[in-house]
Amino acid sequence: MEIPKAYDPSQAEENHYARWESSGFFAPEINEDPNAEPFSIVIPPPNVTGTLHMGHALQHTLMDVLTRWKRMLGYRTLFLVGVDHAGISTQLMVTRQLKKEEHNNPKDIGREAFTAKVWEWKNKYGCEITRQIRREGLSVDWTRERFTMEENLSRAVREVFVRLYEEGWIYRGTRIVNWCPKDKTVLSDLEVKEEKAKDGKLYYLKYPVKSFESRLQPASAAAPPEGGTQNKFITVATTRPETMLGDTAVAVNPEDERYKDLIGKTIALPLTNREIPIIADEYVESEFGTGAVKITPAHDANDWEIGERHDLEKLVIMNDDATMNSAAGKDFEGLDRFEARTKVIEEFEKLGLLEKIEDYDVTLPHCERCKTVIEPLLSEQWFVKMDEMRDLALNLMREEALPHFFPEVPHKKVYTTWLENLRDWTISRQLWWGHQIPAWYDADGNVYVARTKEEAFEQAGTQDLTQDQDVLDTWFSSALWPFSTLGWMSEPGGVATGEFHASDLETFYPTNVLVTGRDIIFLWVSRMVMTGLKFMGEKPFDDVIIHGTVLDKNGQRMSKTKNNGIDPLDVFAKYGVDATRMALAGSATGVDFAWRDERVESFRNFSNKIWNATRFALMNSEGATVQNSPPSEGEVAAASADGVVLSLPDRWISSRLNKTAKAVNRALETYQFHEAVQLLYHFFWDDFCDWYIELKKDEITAGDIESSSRILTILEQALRLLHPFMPFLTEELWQKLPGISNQLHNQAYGKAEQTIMLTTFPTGDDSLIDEAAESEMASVIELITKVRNIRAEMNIKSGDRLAIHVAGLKEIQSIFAANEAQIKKLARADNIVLAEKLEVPKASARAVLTGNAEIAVPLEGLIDFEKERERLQGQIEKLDVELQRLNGQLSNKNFVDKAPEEKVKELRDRKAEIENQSATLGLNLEALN
RNA sequence: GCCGACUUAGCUCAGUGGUAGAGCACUCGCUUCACACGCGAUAGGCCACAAGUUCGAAUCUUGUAGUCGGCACCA
Repeated sequence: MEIPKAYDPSQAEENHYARWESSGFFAPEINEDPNAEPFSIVIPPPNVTGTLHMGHALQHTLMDVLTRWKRMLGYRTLFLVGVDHAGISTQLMVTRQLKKEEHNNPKDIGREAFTAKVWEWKNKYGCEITRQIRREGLSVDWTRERFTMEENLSRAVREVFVRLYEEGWIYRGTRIVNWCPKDKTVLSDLEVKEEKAKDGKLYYLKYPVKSFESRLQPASAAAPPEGGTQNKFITVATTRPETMLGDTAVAVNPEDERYKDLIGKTIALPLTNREIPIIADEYVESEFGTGAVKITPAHDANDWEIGERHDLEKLVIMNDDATMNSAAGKDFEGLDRFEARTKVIEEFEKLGLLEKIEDYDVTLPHCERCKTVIEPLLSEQWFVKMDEMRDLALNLMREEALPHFFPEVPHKKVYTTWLENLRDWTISRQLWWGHQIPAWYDADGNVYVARTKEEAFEQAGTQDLTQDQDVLDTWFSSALWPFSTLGWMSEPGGVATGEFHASDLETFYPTNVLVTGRDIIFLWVSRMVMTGLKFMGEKPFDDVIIHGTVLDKNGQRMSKTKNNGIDPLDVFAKYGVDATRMALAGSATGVDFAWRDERVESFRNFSNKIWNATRFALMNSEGATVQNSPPSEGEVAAASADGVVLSLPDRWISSRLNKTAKAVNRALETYQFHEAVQLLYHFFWDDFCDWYIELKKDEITAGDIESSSRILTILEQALRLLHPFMPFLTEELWQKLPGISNQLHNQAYGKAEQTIMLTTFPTGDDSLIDEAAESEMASVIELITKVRNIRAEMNIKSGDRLAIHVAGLKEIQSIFAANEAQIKKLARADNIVLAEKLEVPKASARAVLTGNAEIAVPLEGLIDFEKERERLQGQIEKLDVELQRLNGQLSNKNFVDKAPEEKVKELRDRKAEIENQSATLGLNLEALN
């Protein structure tokens, strides 16, 4: 078999995915065991407009590792895939395209034609992200692919809306909301980001108090008014002067002595013809600013509340694009809010009513998507009342402490605290792309909320109804994802992305684990929990893995503005998908980490290492086959009865493999992906390649079929262990192994499919863990390493063969005797002399081994005595440092008295060992003089 | 302002009461018949700082400093 010297990931990546998918390996039905336990994960649906980024790549890898692992363990596994309709971004994208290609606006073509355009766009371009998901190798079930806007999921959305409305958990109300003037829609609190304004200012405006108005002459107002009371004016401070056009009061604290006499008086509001009252409200803090606050109830949340308390007029002075409307007055109508600000200031200046302007640190709400400054605006919207919803989630948290967050700190607390302070959720959006709100209005403005138009007609007793023009927040439909995708409210047939299976909901809900990013805990996780509890009566998942953020190499968050993003597809192309997956899974769960190409590169090298180890095994595999494994205890017994005695390396590697398998399973059970990656890397590279293959090399190249078969058997199991992390490489290599037969396959899978992904995942067999073999191998490794050290330090040419003299107890001698050939090969020696005492020439390099053994390598003519002295001296010094520490600890009476006996004994043994080694080295050193 | 996390080898990060670890980089050697995306051998850290608990602290507690994040913000 011709196998290239270097691994080419792109080949393997092309070879297998299509076959896996078309063979139905990803679908739960592949598991025909009627008793198989289900395991399910739903993908956090990426935006239909989105493209893959590192965050996706990370979370997708973790989910796929879990899924493939569970599938190999025999679970009936569903990894459900799909995308969401991403209301605003999709609408904006299609609008842009419409303008560019057809020079048309959505308004001009109308709602129906526009949504048709969006569907067209979705069908054409919306599969970009799904193509990328295939590229990642995700074992998601494409036959069940979902889309939030498809009919079945939309039916679920309507059902939830109607039921919540009927129970009074959804209401329509007029509130101050977050208005994005660019996107022209309302946003929920979570879609708004507070950010520092670049040059925030605090403007001090003087408002003339009505009683003194007659004395004021606008033209002469530049001169300070003389005499009279000091309260001719009341000065208010504001960061948004333009809103003064909508002021309907000025408020002061009732206890504020400065203003007490003004309460109840009125103000002639400059630039308007309006007269507004001065009111007293506890909300005002006398210490801040001037202690007097302008009140704009239609443009500020706090002001709105004051307005409610004092029954103030709520004057909306802006249009939906944040230009001033007619209520702002003729001079301002049509101006943008920031132009209006400038003009207001100019006018105040002219009137002599601008007291001062101060620099001021102000944080402003920005639209998370388009970065526009949010305008708080009085508006009628639909809301979900959160108090009872929230209690569902909080009770679950208290009673069962679910969901379990991984890592638990800090997410459990953050999540709970957020729930406790939750405010109502604005769910209507002024868009056309999304689930249109199932509410209809009659001519009188009465509302009829219904599942269908027909139901609404029936309720209203008339067909003269208009449906609410708004759609629902995309997160409203995402909140239902874990059950809407599994078929809640679904009906067979109809327009759907994937197939509907009547039993899925029962089988796969609740899902087992959710993997997602921190930023989405509130937006999505909490809402899934609430709706899941409300509508399914059960939590949507037990565990939530919150993965870390992938930062750039300088530890900065990746962002479009900084243009420091790393495209996973580039990384795939350069290093391979599997290497990328390893690098991602190899980061600690939940911890942010700076992306370094060097790290992926090391896993690319790892791929190549495994490739070549397999290549070597195959190059010498004439007649050898993978044996059915792991062998049963009966087979082991039979083998020993046959007089087949496994060699030390064979016993050792088997022990290492089974220990590793156990540890990998343990790590995955607690979502310690990086731990598993570490274990696999170490096993393959250090144990399997550096030691096992090297120790077996002679046997294999000599054509020992037994030996080759053993290597192949170990390799086959190790590949399975690695498969969830590196699916392409492992499949590619596994396919090449000789003797892969049906009996290797997982018993759960009735079909004898030729794929590693349906083989049994090794869980580790205790009976094959062999501590004696591990300790014997440790001695062999120590011996070889010490000799190699001597070679390196003494600059022995690699071609020069040495003799090794070993002195030690019978036990250790017999270990070395049994493995003489291998030791000779790896230490490059042509002779090993075993004895109880060393009898060697003075010109020898010396070293000590654990367990009272020592070695000497005669180097007549090659030894540099000075160097050897330094070498020994260095080793003695190292031992002495440790000895000192041990002595210190053991001479501490408190330690000896209070520490556990075991611990004390351990240190005493260690001390004896070190003293011994140090003494031996000391004698060696003296002998050199 | 409130809450939280982090600070360990040059870099990126594991570890979490009992001898400090990995990968990469560095140094030295190697055309050793799977792999130079390699092999072999080294070197490198008072685990941010200070105090406390303990026989024993990188690990627990408290404080300080720096970095980052979340939440809330008074016009």
